[in-house]
Amino acid sequence: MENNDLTTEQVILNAAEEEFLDKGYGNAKTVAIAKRAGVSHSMLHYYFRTKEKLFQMIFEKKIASLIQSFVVILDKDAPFEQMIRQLMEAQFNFVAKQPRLPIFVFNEILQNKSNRDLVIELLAPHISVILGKIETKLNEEIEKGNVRPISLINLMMNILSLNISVFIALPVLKDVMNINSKKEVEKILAERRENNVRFVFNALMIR
Amino acid sequence: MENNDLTTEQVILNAAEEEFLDKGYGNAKTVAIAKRAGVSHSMLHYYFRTKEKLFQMIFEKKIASLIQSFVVILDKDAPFEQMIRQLMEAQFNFVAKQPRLPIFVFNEILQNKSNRDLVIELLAPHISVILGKIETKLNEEIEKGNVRPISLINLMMNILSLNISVFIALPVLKDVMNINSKKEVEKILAERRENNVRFVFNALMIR
DNA sequence: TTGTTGTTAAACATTATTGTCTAACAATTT
DNA sequence: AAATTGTTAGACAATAATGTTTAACAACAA
Repeated sequence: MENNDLTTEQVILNAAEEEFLDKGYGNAKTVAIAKRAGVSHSMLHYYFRTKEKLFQMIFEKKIASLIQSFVVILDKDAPFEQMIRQLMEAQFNFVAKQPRLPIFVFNEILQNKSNRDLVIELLAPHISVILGKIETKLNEEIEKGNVRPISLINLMMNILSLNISVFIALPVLKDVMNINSKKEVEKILAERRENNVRFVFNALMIR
Repeated sequence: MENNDLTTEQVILNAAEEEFLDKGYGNAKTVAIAKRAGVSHSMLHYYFRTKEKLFQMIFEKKIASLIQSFVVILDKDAPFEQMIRQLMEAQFNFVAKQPRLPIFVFNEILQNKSNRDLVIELLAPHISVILGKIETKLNEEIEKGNVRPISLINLMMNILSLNISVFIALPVLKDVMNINSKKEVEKILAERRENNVRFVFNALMIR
């Protein structure tokens, strides 16, 4: 069906990813995953034993990629304003590539403590590295009087929430405004990305 | 069980609300709802026929209350800055009372087109009323040069997303920072609410 | 009191969903 | 070529979840 040299295992993983991201753990059905993958549903059990184990693989992979998207920014050593812009745009673009990821992750995290624990466990080794460098620069700029006082946590949450919101609103916007072409969507997203960056700069910068 | 003069129907509705908000449509199980309500599970079918119908009632009620929380603000006729502050604080407080509502609504909206249609249908008669007054004032202030140019849509999305984000992050924060007392949570929320208002004002106001 | 209506629980039926087992057979090794 | 290992589909089993029917009985009306 969608078999292009991929192993059956990989085909199932891909199908499962789609299904879980679309529907969430509880609403996703293993038969639907198998059908989507174009294999008999026993294959799913053969390779992954249980729905639970299959889910864990997908979830872990997604969380890892989410974390990675933050780490990448760190490699650069730009001035504060550029750093924030890069951070914001990279994060926005990352979510744009996986628009269903935020709701999926929120959901599974809120519903299931062990998922929460997994996220915390995976995040722990990176969190101080990710935040450390930004924090230093932020506090420098605040001391210099260039930036209004704000805690790192609040700033990051502001950025993250601004960046995610369009992707939650988009399906509704599409329905309401009768949007179907990819061009129109891209235009909306580009506008929103720029709005976010400007909004954050205006809020942060003293001048 | 939790029967305090409430009718069985109401008891079931309350239990269903809890269950659906906790788990979402697919993960919520009718037997769990019945158990939570302290009634036999056939009662659920007696009063509501199907899980689907029961869900629709809850969902409709929640959407209605969500819409109402926006409408209320409109009654007041304050100057722009006050209006925005009132809008933001009222909205934040509303979500604080129902912290699971945003994710629940997003989820069901994204997953199910007919839920999306219902929201649009319920929202339609109010949307122009809600936005109209704010838009007038916003554009006035922009023309006067008090406020940086921004579209109403973007402003509303910014406010909404900032206000909602803590409630998504809270369960994780609780786990990470070992927060259990209500006092601590309230402190975090109050700080966040103030951060949001200040952040928006800083971004908006020219001075 | 008798009948009518509304409420309830329990047993049952149906369907959906997950998970297991077997047999076929292809690929690889000996 | 025989044996071993890995892959697959299909039938089947077990369980979970939803939905239906029946019978009991309480409240109320005739």
